[in-house]
Amino acid sequence: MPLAHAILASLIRHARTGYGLAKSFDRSLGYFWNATHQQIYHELARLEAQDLIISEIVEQEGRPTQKLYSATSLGREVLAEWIAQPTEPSPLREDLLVKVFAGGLVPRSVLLEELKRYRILHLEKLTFYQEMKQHDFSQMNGFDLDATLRYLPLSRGIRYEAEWIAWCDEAIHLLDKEMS
Amino acid sequence: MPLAHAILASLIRHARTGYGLAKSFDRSLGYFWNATHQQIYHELARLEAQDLIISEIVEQEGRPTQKLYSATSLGREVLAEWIAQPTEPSPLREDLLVKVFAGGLVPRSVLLEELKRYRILHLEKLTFYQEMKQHDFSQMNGFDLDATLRYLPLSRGIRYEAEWIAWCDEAIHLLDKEMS
DNA sequence: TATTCCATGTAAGACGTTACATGATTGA
DNA sequence: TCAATCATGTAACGTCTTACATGGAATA
Repeated sequence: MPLAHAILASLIRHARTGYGLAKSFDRSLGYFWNATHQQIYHELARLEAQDLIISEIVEQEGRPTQKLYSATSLGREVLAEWIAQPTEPSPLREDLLVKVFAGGLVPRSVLLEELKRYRILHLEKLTFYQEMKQHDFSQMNGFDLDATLRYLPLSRGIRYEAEWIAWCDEAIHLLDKEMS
Repeated sequence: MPLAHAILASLIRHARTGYGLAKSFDRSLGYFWNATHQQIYHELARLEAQDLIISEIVEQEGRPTQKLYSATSLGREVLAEWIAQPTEPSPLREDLLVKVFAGGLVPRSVLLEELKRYRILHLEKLTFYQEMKQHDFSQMNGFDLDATLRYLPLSRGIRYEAEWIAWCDEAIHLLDKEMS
């Protein structure tokens, strides 16, 4: 249950509603682990059935009643055990790689357009991540463990997007050369 | 249907059996797009039902009979249309990021071990990809479109693994510092 | 007045993994 | 003789997405 673990990890830091999780888990993790609210409500129900989280009904004035979830000590234990257990890296499965691989079927301009579109998307994400880094970690002193643990996923995101852009540039360069 | 497209893309280059695809789709694409043989047989049956691929029974001496699949012209058309249609990048969902994020629950040594294990796994993949590059593309002249299209996914794999290793190094460095 | 935000869910189906099942040939 | 390779499939289950469904409050 990969999504469930991400939700649990988020609920350990602070209690949240299904709605809140659906918007974004947390600064840092939530930048990558998004899911539809349907899936999140489903996982929350399952986690609660396993006593890994508990919910508290919070009535609000002028707003819908909330169901505020937080991790139980059992939830912490189970997550700690999972962390200690080796897991496999997820494979690199990207539509764009398939498109490039089969790119002989379409005019090169079509391929180049899609590559440029991806480049823009990844540049936007990179810019956003860098702003978040600036905002949340500009005065990180390097000896705050908790800040380090929140920073590292963001750092991975920054590297990941930068690498994407570098590859797009290489691809665009090589395919443009072909056209001339 | 993401896996189905990867299979189709592979079958456009040469006819293959389900067994062959399960071992690896193709040099380049197959380095990333692996799937179980069950899923592949399932997708092949579906693709054939849609007339995107056709199968040919090949009887062999001393070996089981093969079902050799190849793409139809309809299959090529459908794939070409899909390539032209914009698709979204897949999100970065990695167990290790969740583990780091919730790493406060375990001793740092546990986290460091898992980080080092990932580092080794990604280094192994990087080495393998670099060997494949050396083997298949060492004398690429840069004006062969087909070679370029096969090279680019591999290049992405190399960058991806190198980026992973760099991040693992950063994480190990930061967490080791914390311990001292 | 219309849209967005807050807030929660059910149902159906697609996608993917794990377990189960078979059987001949080749190499260690 | 035992394991691996070639070769194909079914069944059950888990994960995830898409569509459907509701309803009040705030904002444009």
